[in-house]
Amino acid sequence: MERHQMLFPCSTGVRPPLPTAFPFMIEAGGSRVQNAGFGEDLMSSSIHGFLGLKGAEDGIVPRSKAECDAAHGSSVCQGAEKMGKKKGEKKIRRPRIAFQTRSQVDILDDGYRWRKYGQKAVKNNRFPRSYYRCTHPGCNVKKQVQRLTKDEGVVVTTYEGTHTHAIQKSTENFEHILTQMQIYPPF
DNA sequence: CGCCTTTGACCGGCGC
DNA sequence: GCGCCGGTCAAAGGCG
Repeated sequence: MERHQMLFPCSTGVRPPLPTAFPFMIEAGGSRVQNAGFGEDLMSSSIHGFLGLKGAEDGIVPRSKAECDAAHGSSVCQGAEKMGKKKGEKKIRRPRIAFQTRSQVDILDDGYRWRKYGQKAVKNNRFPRSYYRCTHPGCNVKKQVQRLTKDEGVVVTTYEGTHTHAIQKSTENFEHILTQMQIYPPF
């Protein structure tokens, strides 16, 4: 059940070293630099490069919101918690990280506790996209889970934000995943 | 009893 | 200006 395997759309030969760019992974490691280490633009680039790649076919491309994402970079949801509120404030996005895993289950047990707050059917995709939020108070990390139409065995998980607390469960299981996982480089 | 999932509606942004 | 689409909220129900 807990076995996940990273795959890549077009990385048959391209397998860059695992970048230490995961918010949760950084937390898990406990001795890594925060994502302040890499620019948000970099993050966005890699993410969008990835999403754009697959999105074209699977409908997970974030459209030109990429601009918003790139333009802004941190703390959101607080002002955006209530839509219609904060009118002067623009929508702010935090760095996002997307990756694919091959798993029977949509939800990867990354050690954090998530609460599902929405599910939406997206175009060009048979499977609905699920929206999760970290339940830890003060932690506004979100993640989206999308199963691919092409390969229903493949699940695309997009993390947004950085956890502001320690991981709850044992990370052994997840660290194992990380060793096999690869993040898309900033083309 | 508390927490989480489900589901429909609503809102805002973007493209045409 | 209109319509489409993605993202979020909120109420209700279910489960442990």
